[in-house]
Amino acid sequence: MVTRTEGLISIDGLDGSLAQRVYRALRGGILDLTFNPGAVLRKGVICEQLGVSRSPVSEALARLSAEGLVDVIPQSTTRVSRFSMDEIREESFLREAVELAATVRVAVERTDDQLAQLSRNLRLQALLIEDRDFQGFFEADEAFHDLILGFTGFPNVAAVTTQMSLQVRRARMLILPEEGRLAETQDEHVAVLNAIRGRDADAACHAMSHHLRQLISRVEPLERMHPDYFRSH
Amino acid sequence: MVTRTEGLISIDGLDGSLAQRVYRALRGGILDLTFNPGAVLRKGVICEQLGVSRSPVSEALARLSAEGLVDVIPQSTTRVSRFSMDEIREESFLREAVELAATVRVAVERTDDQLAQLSRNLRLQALLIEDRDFQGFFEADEAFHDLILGFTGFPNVAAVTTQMSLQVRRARMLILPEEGRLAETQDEHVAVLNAIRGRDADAACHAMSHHLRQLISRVEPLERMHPDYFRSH
DNA sequence: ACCTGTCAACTAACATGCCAGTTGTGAGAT
DNA sequence: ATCTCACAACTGGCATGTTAGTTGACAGGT
Repeated sequence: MVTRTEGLISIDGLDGSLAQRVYRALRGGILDLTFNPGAVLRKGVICEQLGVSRSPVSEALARLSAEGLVDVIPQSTTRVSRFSMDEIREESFLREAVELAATVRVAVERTDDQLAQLSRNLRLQALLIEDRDFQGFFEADEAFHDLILGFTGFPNVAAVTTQMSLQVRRARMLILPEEGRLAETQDEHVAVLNAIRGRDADAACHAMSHHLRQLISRVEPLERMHPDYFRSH
Repeated sequence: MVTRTEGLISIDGLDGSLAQRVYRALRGGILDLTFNPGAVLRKGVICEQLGVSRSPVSEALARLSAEGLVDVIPQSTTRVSRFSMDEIREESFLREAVELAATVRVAVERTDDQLAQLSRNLRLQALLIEDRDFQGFFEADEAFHDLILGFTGFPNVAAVTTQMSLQVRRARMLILPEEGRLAETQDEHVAVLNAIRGRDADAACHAMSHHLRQLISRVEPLERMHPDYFRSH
């Protein structure tokens, strides 16, 4: 069997140190599944492809390894990490904990301006659904959640939450093109928004909880559809 | 003014790659305040002191930088990061979100064995209080919280929670030797345990929430007592 | 006394050379 | 045909040489 080593190319139009740029490029490629779970990452190839030496690539891979996005086998190979359903469930638990706390807080102390931002985002989502723009909807969906997390007044909560549920985010990419689901998702978002509008913390909490659990129930069947993307146990 | 560069020595009796060991050594030194916030870390000195080359040290510092434990100024210096009260409040929010979710879950589905483990830990805490063993109590306290987080059935929740509230943990080291507080802390732990024993999720949630908010209220005054450990703004 | 521009010393970032552990392959024995 | 074992080719981990950017001190002008 021939192991496909390469995804597409990933170049740098970013700023920051070389190591930072390489890190972001690889992280992006892993998160949007340009590099499939299980794919082999070779330092030499990456260096050549990006036109940099092994130092920044090593640093980038070390960070990705610490985050669990790549598995490095010493003196042997480095692979994009495969999914683990246990890990995904764990991340979902963490994500739900934080998102519910944020939702409750925001429902209580929201401003009208914040409400308007959420409302605008939902109207954007409606447009994207009309156009069947899955990728666009994915990003608007993420933005909706990040808005709420940001409205807590804590500037890093959104980033930390993303960071702690990277596997879930990656898995979401796999279930992107599910037609009927878009409208349902939108409905759930609307329910959250309405509860926040009414300053009903309890309802907002329940609506968000229900919404997040829909996601994980969609992810569960993935293990059968893409067994090669999951760790064998 | 002479900048004190060095804390005490930190050596390696650990396992794993050199970079891993250096990382853990430095991380430990930062977390237990062997290296004061604001202290300058010089690669050359660390290399010499640990007897390794710059590669593993660079990788370790890069990871610490990504975690926010060190601030690296490109081409210039690397310092142990100073505290930011905003950051600490943010971490507290995240930590509370996760710990409350864990507490609720554990209160509902606890086993008798888990209850026994918590009870044993609290009796250990009582002993350590008698002996005025602050460091020991600190660790037992941490263990109590980690037990609850572990009882969720998710093996990494405890580690992730620690990772997302590193600044809070570091700040706790500063308020360690507060005599009267030990008994109060113990009482709060007992309240949590009793609620879990009674499978009263609501009471457990409130008890834990109250407990965690005591901590932050103790940390707040720190900014005046140790202004040099905090970022100026 | 104070500002200012130059420069030397230091730093982190990067490139590269070297080494040791792993792995697949194939020859030879059974 | 199958198993064993040794070897060769590769990998990532580490050491070290090189580069470029920052900083602080000092000289000289105001």
